[in-house]
Amino acid sequence: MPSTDKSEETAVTESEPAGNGRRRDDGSKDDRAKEDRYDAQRIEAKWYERWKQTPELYAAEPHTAKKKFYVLEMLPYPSGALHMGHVRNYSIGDALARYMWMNGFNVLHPMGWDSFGLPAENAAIQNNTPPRQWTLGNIAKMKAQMKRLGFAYDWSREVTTCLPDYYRWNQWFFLKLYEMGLAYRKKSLVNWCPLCATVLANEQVVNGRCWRHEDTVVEQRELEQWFLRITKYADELLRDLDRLEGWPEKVRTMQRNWIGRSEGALVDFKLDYGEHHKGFGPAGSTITVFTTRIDTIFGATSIQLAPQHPIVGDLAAGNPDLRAKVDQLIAEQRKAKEQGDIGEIEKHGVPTGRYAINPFNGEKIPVWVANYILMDYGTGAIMSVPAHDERDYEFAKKYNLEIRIVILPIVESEETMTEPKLPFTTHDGMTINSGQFSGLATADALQKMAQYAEERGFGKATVTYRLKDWGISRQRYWGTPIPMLYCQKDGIVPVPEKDLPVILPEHVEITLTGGSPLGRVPEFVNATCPKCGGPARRETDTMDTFVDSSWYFYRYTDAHNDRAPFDSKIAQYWFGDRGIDQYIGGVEHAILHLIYSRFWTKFMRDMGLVSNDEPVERLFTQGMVIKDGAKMSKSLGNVVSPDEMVARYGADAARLYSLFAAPPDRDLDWQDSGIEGVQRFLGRVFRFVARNADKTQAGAAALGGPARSAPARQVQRKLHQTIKRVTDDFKGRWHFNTCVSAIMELVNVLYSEEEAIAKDADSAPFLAYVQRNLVLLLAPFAPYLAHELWEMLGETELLLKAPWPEYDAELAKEEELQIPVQVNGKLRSIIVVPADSGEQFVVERALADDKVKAAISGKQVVKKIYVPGKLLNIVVK
RNA sequence: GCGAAAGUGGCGGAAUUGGCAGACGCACCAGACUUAGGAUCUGGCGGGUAAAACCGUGGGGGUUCGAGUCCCCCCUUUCGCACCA
Repeated sequence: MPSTDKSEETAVTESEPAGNGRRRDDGSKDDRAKEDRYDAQRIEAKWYERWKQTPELYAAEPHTAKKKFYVLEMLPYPSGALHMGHVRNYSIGDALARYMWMNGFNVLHPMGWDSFGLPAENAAIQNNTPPRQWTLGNIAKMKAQMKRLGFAYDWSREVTTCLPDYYRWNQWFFLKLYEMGLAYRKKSLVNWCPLCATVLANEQVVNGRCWRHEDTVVEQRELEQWFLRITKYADELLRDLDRLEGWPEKVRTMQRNWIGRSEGALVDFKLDYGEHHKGFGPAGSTITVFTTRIDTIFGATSIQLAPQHPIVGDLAAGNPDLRAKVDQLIAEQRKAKEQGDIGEIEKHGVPTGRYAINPFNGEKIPVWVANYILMDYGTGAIMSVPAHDERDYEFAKKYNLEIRIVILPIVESEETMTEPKLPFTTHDGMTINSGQFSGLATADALQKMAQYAEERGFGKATVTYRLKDWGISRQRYWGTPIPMLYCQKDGIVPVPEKDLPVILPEHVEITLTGGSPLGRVPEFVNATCPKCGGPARRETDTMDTFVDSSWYFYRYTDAHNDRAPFDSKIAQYWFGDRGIDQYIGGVEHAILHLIYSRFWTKFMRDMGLVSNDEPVERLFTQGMVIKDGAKMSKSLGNVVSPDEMVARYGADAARLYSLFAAPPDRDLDWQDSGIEGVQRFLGRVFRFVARNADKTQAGAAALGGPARSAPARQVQRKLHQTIKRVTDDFKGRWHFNTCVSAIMELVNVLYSEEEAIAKDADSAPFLAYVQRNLVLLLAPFAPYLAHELWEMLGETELLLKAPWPEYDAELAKEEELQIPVQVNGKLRSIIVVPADSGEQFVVERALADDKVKAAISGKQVVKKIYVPGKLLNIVVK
């Protein structure tokens, strides 16, 4: 995923696990202490080696009778090193994958590299390293980090987007898009980031700034570019958001806003050139306005045009004074956009001196040009209705334009009718002064007036979107070459499918000036037209890297297919009807990646490649990892390196802490002392099992309890309560921080009852049972330690496939209850009663309690409220 | 300006449905074990008090036997949207 993280990536330090020979820093001479010491480095080195030997452990099975589960974390951009955000993201996904494995699912849990992109080119310029080399080197480093962290990925399906076996399918898709009329080339004003030295998609511009360079204002340039017709799916993209119940509401809202659907009408106003213009100019020219309030058209008292509107150009052609004023308006608008506060622009406008005719009443109204009208929304022209629109009202007040009321609040009778406070913008009013349309309710008027305009041929109901087509041309080197040719004779010619891939040449000089680097590679540029055999010029722009990530998760299902991007049947198995079961990543992709991916899936469905309408059924957006209240960044010096954490505390501790420190959907404030606590906890678990493993026999474990003594029963209760808490969280709200707390509590109880249980005659099978379950509970969160302990317990079954413990409500039930007793809502005492006590008994015991007696003495008991098993409240007066 | 989420000890955070506020962890304090401890184990730890009472979940009202949780008003923070006609 292209990182939206603006902080610079830290340099890598390779973190191969330290082996057994690692020097102990405690210098202990005590052999016994050595045995009991939780040595994360030793344990993790051992399992790291074993897992390296058995990569098939995490391989998804092909089509089986098992239920499938596709869990996916957003793939990283190979910047050089993982950061804590990655660790958190992948720890969540890995815990879920392991949990699902243990629940008997056929789990697909893949990983790959979103490896095209600008940083590789910047690195090339700075260090004179070819992008390919830099990128592949980074991938190797980060892959090693992931393995060291113990994430259970099916590496046999690894996808690397910068390699030809992947990007050839980008090109193949592009040809399909072109065939289907979904890819087209057009000249238009586009966003240009001077630092990236390339065009950006609208989605990559934030408040007029580049998404990667937030200090850099994006320029507008007129360029010919390739676009993907995402707008064809605007309505479906919007509609299907309602179905995505497994997505955070926040993300759905952001996408709704981005698509920006708006129902309204187009209305043609004929320009009136006046008597003396007869026979001159573009007589009969019309201005088409877009309005969502056609019901207010009788209140229109001017037309406002965007300063870039073509008619403004015509009108200003012979009018230097107007031209100058319009240029001023353009400058003001641009400045506001660059400052990101177009919303607060000081409204200015100039009259053109011309008039337009309102087709509803034949009225002549003045045509103005105004700086608050945007050329890229609607038609770039509006009818101004000051009485019923805030902006128009403000503008009319400023320039003394007529304000005419045509909407009134709906009232019971004419006597109660009052003048509305202006601007009166309700959608729930009634028309007046609107000719034959007077007296209609707003909704009715909207519909009837649009219909009228359509019948008379000067307008129609329409829908407008803010969403624009996706500009994918990039004037950069490190991306997928767009497989198109330009022939003098045949024009635009697609590269034939059989000639794919168009290979990205390797030894290319990269600069940030002078246009697309590929344009300077004659061997690349010069080609032959497949139609006429004559000379042709190759397209030298590359594709936006968001193309790569729009469909990569389908490739995982069939990663080595060399005849198609993937096999439809295989993809259908993993995607089902509703897509990836669980997708996990940062909220920064709420619009970019996640809207492009949805578009791509719909396009692939329409070409018959997939049958699902949506790529992702459930989406989880995790919070950021921050430190000292601020986002980690090099400049603040608060970056925590995963390598350092792994070296100091171990991968299990780093992972467990990233789950424990906060609920996963909230920001996590990293504290080094916090990870120490988690490491201590892992040590407590280790030592408990180290002391008790040999007292138990493997095999006895499977028999389970039964717990006979009181201490054993208490541990058993706690165990089952813990199973419930952890299982419920996986199924529901994903508060893994409380799962970890629950397991910590269980271990605390084990410690306090350990001695007492040791005295039981049948302690061995019971301890085996408890420890086995403890390890199973820990397995999704701290896999290294869990595997080590599993082995210490003599288990031979694969831990990953061992069944998840089952909760037994009977065993979890408390034998005694502590009932808080309140007097008038204030806690006065806590009484202990047998679990099966009835109300009468509880009340009796409460009234016999000294503290309760003291609190009610001399008062009269009015009422007793008993919440069974929970609480007793005695009301006195 | 509009919309959403959040505000709880010194800190990270619990309290899933209106029912013991502060689970779990960190930090801190004390004790044990020790030549030693940055290891480990045990205990304490919201404020207040000798102990109680009492006060405490951003502030102010309300509903209720009972409110962190529900309702009304306000404040702060974060995020999203913002002349989109």
